[in-house]
Amino acid sequence: MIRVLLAEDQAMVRGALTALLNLEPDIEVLGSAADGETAWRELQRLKPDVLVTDIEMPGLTGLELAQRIRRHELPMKVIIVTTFARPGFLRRALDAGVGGYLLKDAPAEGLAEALRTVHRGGRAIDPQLALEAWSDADPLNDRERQVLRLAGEGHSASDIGTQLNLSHGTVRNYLSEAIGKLGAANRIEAYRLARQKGWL
Amino acid sequence: MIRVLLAEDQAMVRGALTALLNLEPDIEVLGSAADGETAWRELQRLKPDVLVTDIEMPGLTGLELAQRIRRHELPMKVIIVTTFARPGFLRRALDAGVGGYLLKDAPAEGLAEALRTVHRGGRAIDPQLALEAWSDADPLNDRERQVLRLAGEGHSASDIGTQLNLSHGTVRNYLSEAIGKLGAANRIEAYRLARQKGWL
DNA sequence: ACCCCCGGGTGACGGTTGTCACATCCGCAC
DNA sequence: GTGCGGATGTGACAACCGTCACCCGGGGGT
Repeated sequence: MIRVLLAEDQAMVRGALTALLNLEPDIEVLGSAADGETAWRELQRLKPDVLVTDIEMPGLTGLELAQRIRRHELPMKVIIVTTFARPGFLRRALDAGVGGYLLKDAPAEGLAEALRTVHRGGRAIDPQLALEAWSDADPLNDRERQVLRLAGEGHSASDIGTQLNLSHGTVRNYLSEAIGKLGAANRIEAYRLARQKGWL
Repeated sequence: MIRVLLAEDQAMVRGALTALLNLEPDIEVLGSAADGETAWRELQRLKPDVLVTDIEMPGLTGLELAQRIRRHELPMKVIIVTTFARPGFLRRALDAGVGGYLLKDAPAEGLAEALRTVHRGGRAIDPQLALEAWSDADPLNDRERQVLRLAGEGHSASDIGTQLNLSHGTVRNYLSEAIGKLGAANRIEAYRLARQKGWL
């Protein structure tokens, strides 16, 4: 019997996944949590074999949860189930030692199978995503990332300069760099590109 | 027996919701679709009592689907189930005559109940959202919406002009209007504001 | 016929953005 | 100390953006 804890912030999806997994004779859903902190507490209380978690949750993200489990050397496996096909996310997840990384776009039948694989000590990584993850690395440095993030929120160059204690000229240089590296036509496009790669 | 068709683009969520609903003795999931066009075809083929649909789907959105059902005077009810607590979306949904509007944040148990209510001819609208919906109206007209959407994707004024057969000056006029109406400082902020209200 | 509103366009203004070449400062290797 | 590289700044230029006042043509009222 595989004992599972579920962490997912959308209540309806949480309930539906519970129903789905409970259909499997060899899987038991011990409980579920709506945010990272709750998941962390339940984890220690229930000691499940596997944690199935979303990434985007209030408080503590699924990635941070995975890192924390590794740091404390807890014995359970982790499977990430998320909407976001961002190479950067998968990369961070693998660094945190997760056993599985599935997309919500993947067929539901695969989830139970992935659970069994990971429980046996195997890995279940979405295949096409696995390719991309190691193909192109984040070309942005810290300054470029900061500046681009603020620009994407609608701030002007002088605005950003004030916030980061830089001159507006320097901000524009960083933006120009970032736009160039990403092959974008302007800051808006650059922001979108970086975001969808999980680099922001 | 309530006969249901499910439209939802994320396969895993689709499968999980199917499992959830099939647990109910008085509900039968006839089938499901991953995008709006498929849903529209399945709708005519299967003639379900109720359509349960997401909003954000490739091709045809759930809102457009609801409008089309109303226009063709098909006899089925519609329930929207979405992540987005945007007043503008609920508004458009109600205008399209939907029977229910639930958030994925709401508890899963409520879905079956909402289905029964709507099937009986009642309405199931998320309560706190219902309040906000009538508070502030969308100030944008069609042109402003189109132009703002494209601008938010990183296109320049001349770019947008070409796509919409407008002069670049006119595009800038519309953008200026939209920025003013939304109280934003530039197109980027305007885009973000409109988006989070569900007006885009 | 008249007027007025509406969608669209024009032209001009000052500010912002994207690009580039070059300057400055600091730390670190040798 | 010399030299190099990274981080930050400057100044200039062309293009683009945001704003405004105004123009044009075609419906609809009346």
